[in-house]
Amino acid sequence: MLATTQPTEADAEPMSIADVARETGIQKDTLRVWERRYGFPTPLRDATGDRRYSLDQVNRLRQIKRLLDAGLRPGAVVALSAQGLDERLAGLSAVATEARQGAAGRRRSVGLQVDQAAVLSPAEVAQWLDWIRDGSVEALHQALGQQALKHGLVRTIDHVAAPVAAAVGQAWATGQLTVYQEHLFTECLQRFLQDAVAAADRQHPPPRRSPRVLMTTLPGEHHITGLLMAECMLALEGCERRSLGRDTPLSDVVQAAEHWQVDAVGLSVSALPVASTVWSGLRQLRAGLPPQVAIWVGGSSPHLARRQIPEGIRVLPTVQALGEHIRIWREKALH
Amino acid sequence: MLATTQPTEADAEPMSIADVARETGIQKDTLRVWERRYGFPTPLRDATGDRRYSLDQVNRLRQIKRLLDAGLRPGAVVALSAQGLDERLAGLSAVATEARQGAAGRRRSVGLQVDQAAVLSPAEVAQWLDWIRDGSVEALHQALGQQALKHGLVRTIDHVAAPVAAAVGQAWATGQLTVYQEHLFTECLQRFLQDAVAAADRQHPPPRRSPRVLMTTLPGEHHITGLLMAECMLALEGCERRSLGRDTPLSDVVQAAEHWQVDAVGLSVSALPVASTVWSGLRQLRAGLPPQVAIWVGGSSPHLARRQIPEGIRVLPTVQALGEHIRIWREKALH
DNA sequence: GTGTATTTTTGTCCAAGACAAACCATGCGT
DNA sequence: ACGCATGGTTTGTCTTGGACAAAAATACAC
Repeated sequence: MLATTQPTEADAEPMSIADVARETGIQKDTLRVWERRYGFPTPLRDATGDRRYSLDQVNRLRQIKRLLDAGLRPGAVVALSAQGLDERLAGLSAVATEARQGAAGRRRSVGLQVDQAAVLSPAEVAQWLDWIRDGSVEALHQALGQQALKHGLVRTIDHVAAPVAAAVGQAWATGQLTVYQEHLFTECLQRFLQDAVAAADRQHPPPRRSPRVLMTTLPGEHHITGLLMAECMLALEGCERRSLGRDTPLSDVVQAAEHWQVDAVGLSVSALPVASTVWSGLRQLRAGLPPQVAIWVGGSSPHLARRQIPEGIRVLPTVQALGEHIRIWREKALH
Repeated sequence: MLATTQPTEADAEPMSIADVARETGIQKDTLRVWERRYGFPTPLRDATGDRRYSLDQVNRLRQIKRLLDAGLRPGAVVALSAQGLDERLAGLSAVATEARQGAAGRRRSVGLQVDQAAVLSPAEVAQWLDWIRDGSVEALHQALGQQALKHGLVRTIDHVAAPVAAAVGQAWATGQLTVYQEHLFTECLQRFLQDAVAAADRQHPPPRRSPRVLMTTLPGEHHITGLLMAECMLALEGCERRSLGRDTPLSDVVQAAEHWQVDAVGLSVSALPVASTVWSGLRQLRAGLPPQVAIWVGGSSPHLARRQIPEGIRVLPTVQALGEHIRIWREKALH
């Protein structure tokens, strides 16, 4: 037997509820209440009576999370069998493909992913996924660079990087990609975006133009790729900006906004956080900031597309939209 | 009244237990049990009976967390009054200063921070903190570059970047720095490190030398600065490496390690995760990986310095130590 | 069709108890 | 004086079953 195929103990060892919560993004309380209400998951118990989740169940929970993020309801998917889940996930891909071909605009949108995926052909997506599967970091980096040269950075981000990222998430949830392949892609994309920001900054040397924007995420956020995409746009527009990185406490965002006298706070929200976290965070931030400071929100979170948006918060689903909004803001600022 | 001093609602609005858990890194269950056992915190209750924590209490919890990370025990600090906490935190600084002046090696070390802080003078530290307070990103970046030119990258990381980062954490806990100033420094340092890696890579073009290292963190980890520091060392040594970024599930680390046939897995552990998370994660990883794959751990976590280290795990407190260990590894690999 | 009221769904919080792992101190043998 | 086993204490995490508010879906009136 080759060393590469040697089985590992970690695969067999069942996880604690805390591990599962961390890996799936589903809270401990929710895992327990699902078990009570829907009869799933069905963890084993260890010697002390604590829940032990098999790797199989964790993978099913990941699929469930993916379906919930796409807008389905727990009562309809949590109790589903393994093949039932597969069918729903396949249906999800079909919906996305359909939307890509022009049939968008249905009552309940699947979220921002649809907008972002509106250009790349399935064959092109498959090509990107192949590179990721092979771990061809060089090919990925080169392809991104070529796209940017050919169609410009903004189009590359909105019509290539974002939909590929969404497809990668999709492929990961359906088991077509491993997490380490997804991580590899994320690393590669982030490096590309950082280079792009640096290049844009060289073309717009200080002093920079308004608006002055504070870039960050809500507390608890893990992903930062969306923020980097937005930063590219700001860099291209020559905006003055300060980045606090990911996961900043709200009270400190407010403090920083006042200290630096910014015109707007830019936030990126990924698909992981639950709805209540997102909306309570945004509401708290709006209450804390002076009214003249705008709040601009983007990111792949399905919650941003679903509900009515509170007063004083601007959702910008694409980098393109951010660019246009900056131009509108500058028009207004002149008067 | 000036706009900058206008009071904000967010400061007054009390937080839910989930918010506090997120902001302090203390789990919900732990917050409740502290209240039961030590009589602190003492949150108010809203109309529905849910806990509501004031900003004041959250700040005190942050200080408590800092003291716990430094090795003190909950029974001794959780019930402490506001001034009691301040005294202990001041004592913490004193211990660090003392250690810096040569009186290290006491029975219960305060952790790796002491080693890292063993060079910079208090005046120098103050200089760095001033730059951070003023938000002088340019000054910080320039100073880091000059240090690297003068003393080399390795010395700069171990004797400047790491102790300054520790001092920043300290200053944040005692209220001398706001979180947004800390974030600003982190962003700045990370950009410096990324540039350094890129520069080192240009000097060691592929094909790269052994050992081949897989770089990542434990699941749940938020901070990545330590990983970047280690990556600088590997880049300087011309090692072949793959980075999975932060927060990778263990089963995927194992898969990736086998897929890429790495010689070692490099991990960085920050001060935030609790002891049980760290050790169970490391043990699980050791069980999952083939025995010939080494595990190298670094980072600012106090847990790494405290206990006996399990078999098959190598703790490397400094970047310097990592470099030496790589040389030893190469010696061995020849035979 | 369109807007409003009612019902169902769903996530989060609570209380009090239990327990294993980590930590501390004491005592013993060298 | 030092190393090491032993017993008591501290501490974080998990347990159960119940409760409730916010959101979503449905029914209903216009």
